[in-house]
Parts: sequence; C-alpha cells; structure tokens
Amino acid sequence: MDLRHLKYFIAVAEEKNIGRAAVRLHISQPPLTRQIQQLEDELGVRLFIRTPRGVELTSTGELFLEEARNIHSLIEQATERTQLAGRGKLGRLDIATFGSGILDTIPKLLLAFRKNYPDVKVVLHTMNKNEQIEALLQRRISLGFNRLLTPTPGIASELVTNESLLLAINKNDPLSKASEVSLQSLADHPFILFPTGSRPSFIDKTVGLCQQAGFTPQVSQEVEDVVTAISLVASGFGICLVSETTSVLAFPGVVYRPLAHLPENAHIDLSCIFRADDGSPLLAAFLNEIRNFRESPGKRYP
Amino acid sequence: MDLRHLKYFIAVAEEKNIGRAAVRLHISQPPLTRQIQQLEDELGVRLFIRTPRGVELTSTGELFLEEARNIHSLIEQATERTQLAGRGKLGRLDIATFGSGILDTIPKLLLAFRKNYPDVKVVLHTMNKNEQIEALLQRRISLGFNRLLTPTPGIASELVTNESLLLAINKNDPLSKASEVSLQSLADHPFILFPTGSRPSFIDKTVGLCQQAGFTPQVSQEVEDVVTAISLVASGFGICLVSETTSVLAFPGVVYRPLAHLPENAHIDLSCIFRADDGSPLLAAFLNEIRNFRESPGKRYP
DNA sequence: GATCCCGATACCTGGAAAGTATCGGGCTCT
DNA sequence: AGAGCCCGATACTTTCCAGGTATCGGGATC
Repeated sequence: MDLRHLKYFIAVAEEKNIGRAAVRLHISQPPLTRQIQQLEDELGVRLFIRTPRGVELTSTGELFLEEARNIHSLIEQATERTQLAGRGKLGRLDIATFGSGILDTIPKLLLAFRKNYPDVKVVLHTMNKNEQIEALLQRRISLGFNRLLTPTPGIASELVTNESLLLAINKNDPLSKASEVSLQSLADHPFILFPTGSRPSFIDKTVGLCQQAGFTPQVSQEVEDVVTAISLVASGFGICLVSETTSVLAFPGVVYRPLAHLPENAHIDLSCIFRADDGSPLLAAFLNEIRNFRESPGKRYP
Repeated sequence: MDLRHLKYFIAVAEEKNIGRAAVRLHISQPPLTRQIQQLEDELGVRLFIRTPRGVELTSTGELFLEEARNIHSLIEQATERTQLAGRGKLGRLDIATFGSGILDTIPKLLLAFRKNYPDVKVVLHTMNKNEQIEALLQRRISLGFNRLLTPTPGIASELVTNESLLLAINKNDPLSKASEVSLQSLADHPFILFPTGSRPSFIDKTVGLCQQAGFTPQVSQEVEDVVTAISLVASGFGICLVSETTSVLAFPGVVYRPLAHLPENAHIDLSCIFRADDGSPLLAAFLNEIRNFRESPGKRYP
C-alpha cells in the first residue's frame, strides 16, 4: 500500500465519482480507476459499489475511509511537528545555570525565548562549571551558563554579557558615602570571597584585581554563593566585589558602589557553553536569542 | 512523502547504518541513501548526522521516528481491520425479529454467529413484516426474520426452518389425552388466533387449514403474540396452533400435541429477508451461518 | 601511510504510474 | 423506442522514478 492509494481513495470517497475525483487530483480518470482497483485487490476487499451515476462506499469502505482519514491527518501532523522541531520550535532544551547567574539576566533571557518558542520545554538544572562540562559531553544538557571559562576541547562558548564590577559595602562603612570607590582604598577592609568550588572562580578574579591594585586582600570569609556573600555584607562581616546584576539583591544595609579608575579587566563575563558539534536547531535557536539579547538587552527586554 | 520513506527511515534509524539497513530491506545501499536524502529534503529537516561509523538520529529525527512508528502501526491496523470487515468479521449488523421467532431458533442462531464472528456487533430490533421491509429499504437494518412472506421487489429471502405445527391445548381438555389430534376434531373448540397486525399472518394460516379440513374455526380471541396466546390456553380460553419451537413455552396446564393426518401445508416457515442487492460481507457471513444451521441444526447447535 | 568502512555520486535499467483513445453499459430525454 | 450522454473499464503508449552497478571520497584504524 502507498500513501497515494489513501489520498486517491479519500478523494473518490468524497466525490462519489471517479471522474470528478480525478479532476480534483489533477490526474486523468483511467489511472485513478486502476489505483482504486489495485487498492481493493491488495486489501482483498470491495471498497466501492459501482453505480451508473458514480460510485458508492460499501460498509467496509466506510470503515476504511475513517482509518484513511485518520492516517492522513496523522501524517500531516507528523510532518508539521517535525518541521517545527527542525526549526527549533518544538522539543526540549536542558540548560544548566550556576547560582548567581540566575539572578537577573538568565530569567529575562529564558522569558524572551519562551515568548518566541512557546512549544519548547526548557528544563533548568543547577550545576557548577565542571558538572556542566561533564553533563554537556554526556548529552544530559545542551547548554550551560557560566563565568570565567577556560577552553575545553569539544566545548564552544558564546559571550552573553560582560558586566562591570561593583563594590558591595555596608552602608555604615564611611566608604559607602563616596559615589565611587577605588580598589586601593579597600586594602584594609576584610573581603568576603565566593564562590567556593571549581576553579578558576570569581575568587581568583577578586584576588587578582586586588593584587593588580597593589595589595593582597584580607579574607574575612569564603562562602558558596553570592546571596550568602551579600547577606554577610549586610551583617557587617566585610565587603565584596560583585557583578552589576547582583545589585538586584537589595538587602537592607547593603549599598553598591562603582569602582573608581576601573582597570580594563575589572569586568566579569557571563557566557554560555555548549558542544561544539551540536547542530541541534533548538540550540541554534537559543544561541540566536542570546545574540539578540546581547545586542539590545534594554530595548527588547526592558 | 511515501510509506516507503517511512519504512526505510525506521530501518535506518534502528540499524544506525545505511548499509546494514539496506541489507535488511533487501535493497542496495545507494537507493536507500537517496530515499533518506529525499525525505530530509521534503521535510526540510536533518534527520540523521552522518558519522564515520554510520548515522545517528538528530533530536528532530528522534521525534520523527516516534511519529513514523506510530503511523506505520496505524496503517497495519487499518489494513487488518479493513480485511476483517471485508470478510464479515468486523462491523455492525442490524437485525429485526418478530415476537415469537425470538423464542428458540433465532437465539441459537445468534449465539452460533457470535461464536464465529466475535467482533461483529449484532443489534436486534423488534419489527413486524411491513416495518422490516421499510427498514430494509431505508438501510436501517440488513436482515429481518419473518414468516409467511409475500414476494417484494428488491427484497430477497432465504428459508431458515420449516416447522410442523403443533396443537396447544389445556391439559383438562379430553382431547389432550390423545397422543395426536386431528384437525377435524377441533371444529367445535374455540380458537385463539395471533398475531394481530400485518397480513398475511399466522391467523390466515390457521383459518386456512381449518377450512381445508372442512370447517370454519370458532374464534375465542385474537391476541398480539404467541406468548399471550399460550397463556390464554393455560387459562382454558381455548386452543391454538403453534410452531414446533413454541413448545419451549412450558406453561403449567398447557400441553402440545402433534396433528394427525398432517396435510402437506401444515408447516410454517421461518425465513429471513434482506436487500437483494446487498453485497455486504457481513450479511453474506450471516446468511452462510443460517445455511449451516438449516443443514445441521441438531449437530452444531445442540 | 596503507587499508578499511561507510556514505555519496554518476549513470543505467526496468517497472509502475500517468496519459490518450476507446469501449460498453445504463440512464435520460425527446 | 432510440439517440445521446455519463461514467467506469480496458488497451496501449509514454514518462518518470525507484533500484541496480560501479565508483568516489573522507575519516578512522592499525
């Protein structure tokens, strides 16, 4: 049996007339007659009764018509769904995030993606950098968000944002009165460092910047994530450097101040990583969304 | 798209290797490669990633594989169901009966049919002769059971059974003591006649036989159906002639006696009627069952 | 770096589907 | 009643596409 048979059969059943059905199918009458005969032979069943005015379905034919329509619509649906999936419009995308990245940028990005690709199910996982790379290679996830990447074979990356650093400081500290603060003036302040876990991390970035400014920071505390760090700042345990988006954490007692004489490398990237050989249209669609976001984050995602 | 595409696609997806899939499909590798390319082109979607070791499904391909399997099994089911229906093994058969016919023969017949055709849904309707013919012509039923048929254009018939007549008589009547009873001896007994309704009916048969025997029967009562008639016999209202199978109605006070010197026409047929042009395999199957029943009612349906 | 494996490509062949022409049977309308 | 018409079936031809053979080319393996 052939899909042609089904298509032809449905047309004849609907027109109740082989000639008219042939016109509708843009073929001539004889081949249509033959195809119908063939279908009947193959099934070993009479589907039509030939009358002087045309043809009429037998009861068996009625049954087969239902089945044929069913199959036909299923094929159309399958085609459409597959094409949607091929354009990245349908499916499932597993994405990993780390702790603080989730604060502001990533939710906005996910929201925008969902708006454009409503039938893609995005599943979020929380993983640190090493876990993300392992999960990528094992194909458990398709994309991970992270910072401070080191090149890894088979893994490609793309910048999402590159943010300036801010100083998070307790509002009772005299330095908090200034509109901006130089790194040097923090030499005698205790630092809260984060995140513990896989290296290189933001800890190394902070320490590196201080050393570049001529001092080694006093370490008050090392904590796992940025939220804990800010809560310690609120309690007066010390200060810390954070990315711009962290300032959405409006803890009482904490103020954020820009750094004066900002060195070139006083920025922190937010990037995403993915398998270099991943040709999935879903990933491509998501990366495209990231590029849009990077180029006009304010305009498109207010 | 073509069913071939689906079959080939499924084979390749399962073998993960075009060459091996080609062997399994009993074709050579190049046409298979081309068919897969064609399918991809038509859908506008990459279904496989070509690797040095063979091919691998893309995520889009995985989706399409599910759909393809789905469609494939649906087609197989449709074919099978249609063929069943074509052999009269599946579908719905609307059958009409009249009152007393339902007593014994028809239930046995239906039981036997259901055993051989378990997936045919038999729907019973109660109709008199004229209602049956109207319903047949309107295609509301496919078959009707009846007696004493008159030829009708477009309606064919087939004999089911031809039963002798019995006398139903109250056991207090002296005639009930004899092992058989002649019609003539009933000349002064009151008769219960049935069924009222469309003619010719069993009433005419009874009256005709009496006149043939040389008398006109005294009519005690006309009733609608045989069950009422027998209950009146039990109450001593009179006697009546009934078909053999009616003797399953074992009312207290009623005995059944054969007629002595039985004339040739002291039989009553049970026939079925159907549209002469009805080529339905369901009807054919049922008629066949009737023929089997008629030839060996005792052996096959004890 | 030689070999092997696997998919892709080029070209040819055969068979099936579509086209043209025509038949034949049954209904309709004068 | 008979001519004409409608519709499906059949005979024959043409066209197109699936499938076959031979071969290429690229990546992996030893």
